[in-house]
Amino acid sequence: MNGKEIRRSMPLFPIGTVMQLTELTARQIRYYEEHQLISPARTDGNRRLFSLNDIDRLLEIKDLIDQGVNMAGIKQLFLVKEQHANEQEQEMKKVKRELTDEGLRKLLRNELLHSGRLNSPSLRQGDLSRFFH
Amino acid sequence: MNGKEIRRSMPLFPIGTVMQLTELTARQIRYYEEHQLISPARTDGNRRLFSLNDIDRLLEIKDLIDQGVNMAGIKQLFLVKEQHANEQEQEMKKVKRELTDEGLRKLLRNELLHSGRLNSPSLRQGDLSRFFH
DNA sequence: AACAATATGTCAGAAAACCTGACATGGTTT
DNA sequence: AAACCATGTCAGGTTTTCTGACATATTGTT
Repeated sequence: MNGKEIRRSMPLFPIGTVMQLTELTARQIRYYEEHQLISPARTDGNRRLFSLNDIDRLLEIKDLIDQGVNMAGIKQLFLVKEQHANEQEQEMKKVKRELTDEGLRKLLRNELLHSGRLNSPSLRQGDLSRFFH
Repeated sequence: MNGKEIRRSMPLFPIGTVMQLTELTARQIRYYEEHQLISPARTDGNRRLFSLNDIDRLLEIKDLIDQGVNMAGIKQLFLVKEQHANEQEQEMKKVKRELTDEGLRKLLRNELLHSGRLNSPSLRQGDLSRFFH
C-alpha cells in the first residue's frame, strides 16, 4: 500500500510539538531547514507544519550531529540514501513485472531480509515507532 | 503491548490541525469539550493539545451527530462503551491468568473474532486508520 | 403558535505561539 | 589569531488560540 507514504508525509505538527518530540530547539529546526535538510510545509499564515517523515528526518539529523557530522555531510547522506531508495524501488518494480515463480521467491526473500528498508531510517535509533504503532 | 495506548493518548495536535483532520469548527470542538465528550490536554499556555484518541472520538461524535444523536446520547454511548471495554479487559486478564489449554483456545478465538475491539471505534466509519498505519 | 433548549456562528479583546532577521558566543578548523 | 559553524537570544510583527458574550436556526415542548 502507498497510502502509508501519503499519511507519513501529511503536514500535521506545529514546531512546538516537534520541539518536544525531537528535543531540538526551534532555532535548530529552522537552521536545518535553512540548510535544506528538511522542507516542512507551511500553513496559510506561514507557520511550519511538519509531517511524520519530517520528524523522522529530524531525529536522524540529531543523531548524525551527535556523531559529529556537519550539515553538508548530512545532506550528502540523505542524497545517497534517497538514491538508493529509488534504485530499490525500481528493482522492486522490475521484479514484480517478471513475476515468475523464480522472481517471486527472490522478491520475498529480499523483503524478508531487509524488511521495511525503504523510507525507514536505516541509521539506527530515534524513529517514531515509539509514537505510532 | 501497551505503549500503543500511550502513543495514542499523547497530546500532539493543536486545534487548527484537528479542525482540518475532522472537518469540525473550533466552536464545535470546544462545545463538545464543554459537554465533556472529550478532554484534550493543555499546553502551559492553556492551548488545547489533542491526541489521536481525541481525534478518533471527535470523528465518532461527528458521525453520531450526523445520525441525530445529541450530546447526552453521545455521552451515554461513550459511557457504556467504556464500561464494556473495561469488562472485556477484566475478562482478558482473568482468562490469561487461568492459562490452561482450554483457556488459551478460548482467548485466541475471542481475539480473532473481535480483533482490536478495545479502544477502537466500534461504531463504524471515521477513525484515523487512514492517517496512521 | 409560542416558548424553551440545543447546536453552531460570529465577534471582541487578550494571551500564546510562531515568524524573520540580526547580533552574540563558544567550539572547531585553518 | 581569523574564520567558520552551530546554536542562543532578543525584538518587532503576524497568526493562532483562548474565553465569554450575543445571535440564530433547528428541534422539542407546552
